[in-house]
Amino acid sequence: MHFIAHLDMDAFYASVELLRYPQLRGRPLVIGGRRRGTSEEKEFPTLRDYAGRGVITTSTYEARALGVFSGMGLMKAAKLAPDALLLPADFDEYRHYSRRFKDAVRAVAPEIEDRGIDEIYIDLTALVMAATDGAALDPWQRARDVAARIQQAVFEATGLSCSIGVTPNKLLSKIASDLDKPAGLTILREADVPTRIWPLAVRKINGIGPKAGAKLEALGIHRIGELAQASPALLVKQFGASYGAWLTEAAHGRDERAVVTYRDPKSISRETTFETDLHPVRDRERLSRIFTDLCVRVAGDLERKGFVGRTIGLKLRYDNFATVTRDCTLDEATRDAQAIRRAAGSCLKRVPLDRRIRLLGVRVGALARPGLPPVREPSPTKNLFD
DNA sequence: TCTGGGGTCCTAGGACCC
DNA sequence: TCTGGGGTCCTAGGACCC
Repeated sequence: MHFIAHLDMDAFYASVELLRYPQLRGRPLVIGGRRRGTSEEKEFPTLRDYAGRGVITTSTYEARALGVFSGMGLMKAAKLAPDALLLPADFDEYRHYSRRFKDAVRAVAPEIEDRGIDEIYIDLTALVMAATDGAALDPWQRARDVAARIQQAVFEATGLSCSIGVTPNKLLSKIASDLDKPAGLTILREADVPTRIWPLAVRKINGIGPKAGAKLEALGIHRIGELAQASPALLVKQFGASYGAWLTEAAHGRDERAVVTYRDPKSISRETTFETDLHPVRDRERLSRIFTDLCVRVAGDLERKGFVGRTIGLKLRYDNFATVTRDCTLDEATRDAQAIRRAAGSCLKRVPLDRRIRLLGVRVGALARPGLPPVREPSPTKNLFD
């Protein structure tokens, strides 16, 4: 029996900003964009002042009530909620609070898996078992107590609220933490899957995105319960052996993945979207400067994190949003900005440059720690008799 | 005036080797 | 000369997530 928690900070970026500007509490607030809008003189610009190509990274619950959500273009959001306040993202500050809340959790429960800046999985099994040992206490009640203590610790360390789901696995906990936001604490046992999980939309499952969601919809499968009852053979036929079989498992709330407390990065990248699309010939100089700058920044990231990499990749997005990538593998791993620039430059020669460019990115993969052999997973050996 | 930036994982095909 | 299965490595694209 496992007790796995998923902890999700409530409207994280926006909540951090509200610590700084408490006078804005209760007003619709959106985080996103790179720079201030056109009216610099205003202390707090509104969405209607914005001009650019940014997207919403977070919005407060008051803003969500107006129909603006993460990922939405700011220009579109401005039409729905022109009076919502817009603050630019301050990632240094968010990282600071991220460290604080994770440290606070770690002090209570050390088995943490990082899932980005504002969420984590926590394996509570050992804690719950130790606490239950000898006592006639319901282990799920113990799990609830531990989770409540974690919420309290996070609040004391940061002044921020979070929502937690505790269930037998990561898949269910991820869904559970979202069931009672903000400041929710949801406990789900296997037996609760039909009543609590099956009524939900299939998109609530982490791993079913826009494409798979639309395809399921077209098959008449809207709810997780319908997915659970769907013919596994049909799903395999429609989605392939691997993903199709996983869909059935997920719908039944089955998931065996362990909480992984550390993982080496696989790639490090930098990319930038230009304020206006650039012409490959007429803006050659500017493009070249931006290109070199990206390489320098990736090299800096590699240095700081202590990696070198053998595969250098280039990413380009055209004005029509079509995206291409090219990469090449060097004989020797590097973290040298000039070597990266040279390799990425050779990739650039293999890409058509017949339209304006919206985005340029540079990536380094096949990472290794200098002096050590590359971190390479043993590739899965297919064995029919497994 | 649609659509950021940082990632992971999977698939599929071709080159090349035994 | 033709026919085989693996296996690894590399590249490109795409789905998905925070």
